[in-house]
Amino acid sequence: MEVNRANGERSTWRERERERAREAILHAAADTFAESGYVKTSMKEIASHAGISVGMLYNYFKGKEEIYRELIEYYFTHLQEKATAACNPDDPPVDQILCRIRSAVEFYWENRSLAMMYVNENPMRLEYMVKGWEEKNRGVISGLLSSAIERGEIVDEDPVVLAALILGAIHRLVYVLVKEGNEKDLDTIPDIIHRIVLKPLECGGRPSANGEEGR
Amino acid sequence: MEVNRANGERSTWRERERERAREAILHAAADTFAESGYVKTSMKEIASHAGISVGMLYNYFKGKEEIYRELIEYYFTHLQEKATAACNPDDPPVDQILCRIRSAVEFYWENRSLAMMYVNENPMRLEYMVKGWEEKNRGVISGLLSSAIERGEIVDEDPVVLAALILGAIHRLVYVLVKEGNEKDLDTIPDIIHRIVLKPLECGGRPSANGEEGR
Amino acid sequence: MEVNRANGERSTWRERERERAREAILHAAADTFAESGYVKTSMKEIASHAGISVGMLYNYFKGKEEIYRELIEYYFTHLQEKATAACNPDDPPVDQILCRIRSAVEFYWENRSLAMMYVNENPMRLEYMVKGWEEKNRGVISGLLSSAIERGEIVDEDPVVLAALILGAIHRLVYVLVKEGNEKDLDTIPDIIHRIVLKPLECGGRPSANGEEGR
Amino acid sequence: MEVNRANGERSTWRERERERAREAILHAAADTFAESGYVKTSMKEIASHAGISVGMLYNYFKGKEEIYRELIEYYFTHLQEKATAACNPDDPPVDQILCRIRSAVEFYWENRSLAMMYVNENPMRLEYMVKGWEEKNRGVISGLLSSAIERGEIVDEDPVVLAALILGAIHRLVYVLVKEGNEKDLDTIPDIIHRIVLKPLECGGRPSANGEEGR
DNA sequence: GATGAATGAGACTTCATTCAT
DNA sequence: AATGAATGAAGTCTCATTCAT
Repeated sequence: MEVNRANGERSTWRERERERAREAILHAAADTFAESGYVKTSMKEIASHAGISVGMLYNYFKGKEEIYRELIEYYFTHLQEKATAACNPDDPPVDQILCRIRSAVEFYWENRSLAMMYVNENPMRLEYMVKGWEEKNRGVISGLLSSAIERGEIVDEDPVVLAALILGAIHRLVYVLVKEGNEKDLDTIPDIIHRIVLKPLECGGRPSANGEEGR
Repeated sequence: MEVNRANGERSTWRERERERAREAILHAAADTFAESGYVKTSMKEIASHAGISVGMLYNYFKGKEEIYRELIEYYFTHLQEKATAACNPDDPPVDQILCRIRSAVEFYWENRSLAMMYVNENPMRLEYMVKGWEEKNRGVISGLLSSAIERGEIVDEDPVVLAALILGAIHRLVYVLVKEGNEKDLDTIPDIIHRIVLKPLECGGRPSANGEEGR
Repeated sequence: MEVNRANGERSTWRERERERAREAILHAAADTFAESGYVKTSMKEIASHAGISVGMLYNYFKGKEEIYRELIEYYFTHLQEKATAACNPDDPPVDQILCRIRSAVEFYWENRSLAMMYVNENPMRLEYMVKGWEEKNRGVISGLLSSAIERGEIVDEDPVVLAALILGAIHRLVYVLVKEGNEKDLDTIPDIIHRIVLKPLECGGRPSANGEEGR
Repeated sequence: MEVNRANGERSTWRERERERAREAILHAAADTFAESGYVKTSMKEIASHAGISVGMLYNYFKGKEEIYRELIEYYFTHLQEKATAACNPDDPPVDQILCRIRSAVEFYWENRSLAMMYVNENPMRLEYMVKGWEEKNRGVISGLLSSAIERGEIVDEDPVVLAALILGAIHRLVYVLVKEGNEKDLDTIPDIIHRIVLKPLECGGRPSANGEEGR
C-alpha cells in the first residue's frame, strides 16, 4: 500500500510535471500561431519557441492539430470560466452581458496571443478544429438576451441575431484596435457596446440613452 | 486590308476567348477557395473544378496568388461600384449607409462564393493579399458617419469605431446566416442594422427617411 | 515532263521558302540562346523572337535540340569555310594559322550572337550536341603546326597541346572582351596571339621580335 | 558542470556530425555537377549519390543553389589559399606566377570533381553564382605581371590581356587533358605555360630563376 | 500552312511525423 | 526521457511537345 501510495505519488508528481510541460508548450505555440497563423507555423518553430526538440512535442501532443485544438479549447474554456466567476447570475441579464463582455475584454488583454490567434484565424479552421464553439459562445449571450426580453427589459428582437451582432461587433473592434496598435483601448469596448447597442434596446423602465440621461 | 481585318477579328476573338477562359477559371477558383480556404486549396483542385489541366492555369495566371488576388480585387471593386451606383450622394448620410448595406447584401447574394471566400478567410491573409482593404472599406462608412454627425443627424460617437462596429456586425451576421444555411435571410440584415444600430443613434428631432415608423 | 518540271520547280520554290524560314528562325534562336543560354531559353521565346507561333517551330525543326545543333553546326561550318576561303594553302603554315585566326575573329564580329552562344555555353553541352567539334577544330590548327614543325619553322612542341593553348587563349580573350563591352577590340586578338605565342616559337630563320635571340 | 560538459560535448559532436554530413553531401554533389552540369543535375540525383533522401538535402542546405555556390566558393577559396601558402611573395613575380600555376594544377588533381565542375560549366552561370570571380582570379595574375613589367623583367604587354591569355590557355589544357582521359598529364601544364608563354616574354638580360636553360 | 491552347512529366521545395540512438 | 536526423508525400510551378481548329 505504501508502495502503491509511493507509486501513486510519483505518478501524481509525474503528471504534474507533464502538465507543466504541456502548458509551457501551449504558451509557446500560442505566440507562434498568433504571429503566423496555423498553416505557416511549423512544428520546428513551436519546438524552438518552447526550447525543446521537435520529437519532444510528440511526447506531449499527438500532433500539430492537437496543440491547436487544445489552445482553442483552453481559450474558450477559460473565457467562460472567467465570465462565470465574475458575473452574478442574479443580476439583470443585461448587466450580466455587460459583465461578461468586460470579463472577455480583460481576458483578451491578459492573453493577447490567444486572442490574436482567434481573431486572426480563418473562421473555417476554428470551426473545423473546435466544432460548435461559435454556437456555444453565442448561446450564452443569446440566452441572457432571451431572459431580458421575457422580463420586458429590452425590446423584442431575435436574441440569436442580436448575439451575433454584438459578438461580431466586438470581434471586429478587437481586431481593429490591435491591428492599429491601440491595444490599450481594448477596455473601451464594453462601454461602446453598452452605449451603442445595449442601452438603446432597453424598454421604458430604464430610459434609453437617447433620452434625457444621455451619457 | 481584308487580311488585316481578318487578323484584327481573329485577334479580338482570341482575346475574348482568353478572357472567357480566365473568367471560367476564376469562377471555379472562387468555389474552391470558398469551400476550403486559400491554403488548403491546391492548384490541382482548381484545375479539376475548372475542367482543365494544372499546367493550363499557368497560361492564364502567374500563380495561385494571382488568382486569389484577382478574385479579392474583383470582389472589393464590384462591391464598391454597385454601392456607388445604387446610392444617391445627395441623400442624407444615414440613408446612404443603409443603401450601401443593401447593395452589399445583394452583392453577397449574387456572388455567394466570393462572399464566402471573404467571410471565411484569415483576415491576415486578406490584408496580405490586398493591402489596406480594411481601411478603405471602413473609410467610406466612417466618412458618411462623420457627415451625419457634423449635420447633427446622429449622436457624436467616434465614426471609425462606429464603422468597425457596423461592419463587424454585418460580417458576422452574413457568416452565421450562411453557415446555418439561412442564406435567404441575408436580406434582413440591412433592416437589422438599421433598427438596432443606426436608428437609435439618430438625434431626437429628425426621423429617418427610411420608413416613417421605425417601430 | 512539263508537269514534272512544274512540280519540280514548285517544289524547288517551296524548298527555298522553307530554307529561308528556317534561317530566319535560326537567327532569332541564336540571339535568344546567346542571351540566356540553352536551358533558360524556351521555345516560346524563340518563336516570339522569330515572329511565329510555337507550333510553327515544329514544322521546321524536330525540337529545341535540333535548332541548337544546327546553329552550332552552322557556326563551325561557316567558320571553317570562311577561313579556308581566306587563307592560301601554299603560304607557310604559321601565316595560315594567323590568317585563320583573323578570319575567325572577323567571323565572331559578324556573327556576334553565334559567337556568344558558343563562348557562353557549357562546354559539355556543346560537346554533347556536336560530337567531336573540339577535335575537328583543334585538328586544323594542330595540323598546320605539325607542318610548321616539320618544315623547321617553329620549335618542336606537341602540336596538339599548342593548338589547345592557342584556342583556349583566343576563347578567353573573346569572352573577356565581350563581357566587358570591348567588342571593338576583338580585332586586336590576332596580333596578340602572334606577338605573344606564335612569333616566339619561330626558329632562327625568321628572327623573333624579342631581340635577336628568340629564346 | 558535468552535465554542462556533457551537453557541450554532445553539442560539439552534433556539430561535427552535421559538418561531416554536409561535406559528404558536397562531395556527392560535386561529382554529380561535374558529370551533368548544374541544370541537368536534379536534387534527386544528388540525394541518391549521397545515399540520403531528397528531403534531407534541405536539412543541410537552403537549396540547390546554395550547394552549388558553396562548392564554387570552396573551390576558389582553397585554390587561392593553396597558391598563397605555396608561393613566396618575395620571389620574382614571374616565379610566383609559375608557382601559382603549379599549385592550381595540383589542386585540380586533388579535386578533380570540383575542377571538372568549373571547367565544364557555363561561364554565365559561374558569373551569376559568384559575382566577380573572373576578375578576382585574373586580378592576382595580372598584378604579378604588372610588377614584372615595372621591374623590367618581361616585355611591356597589357597585363590584363596577358593574364586572360594565360588563364584561358590553362583552362583549355585542363579541359582537353581531362576529357581525353590524360589527367595524369595535368602536371605538365605549368612547364608548357612557362616554356611557351612566360619564358619568351622575358627581357634578354635576366634569366629566369626556374631552370637556367629553359628546357 | 499556321496557331496557340492544352497536356503532363518532372523540377524544386516544405514539413508533419517517425524512430534509432 | 530526449533528440534531431530522416523520410516521403504533397504542393507549386515550368516547359517541350502535341494537336484540334
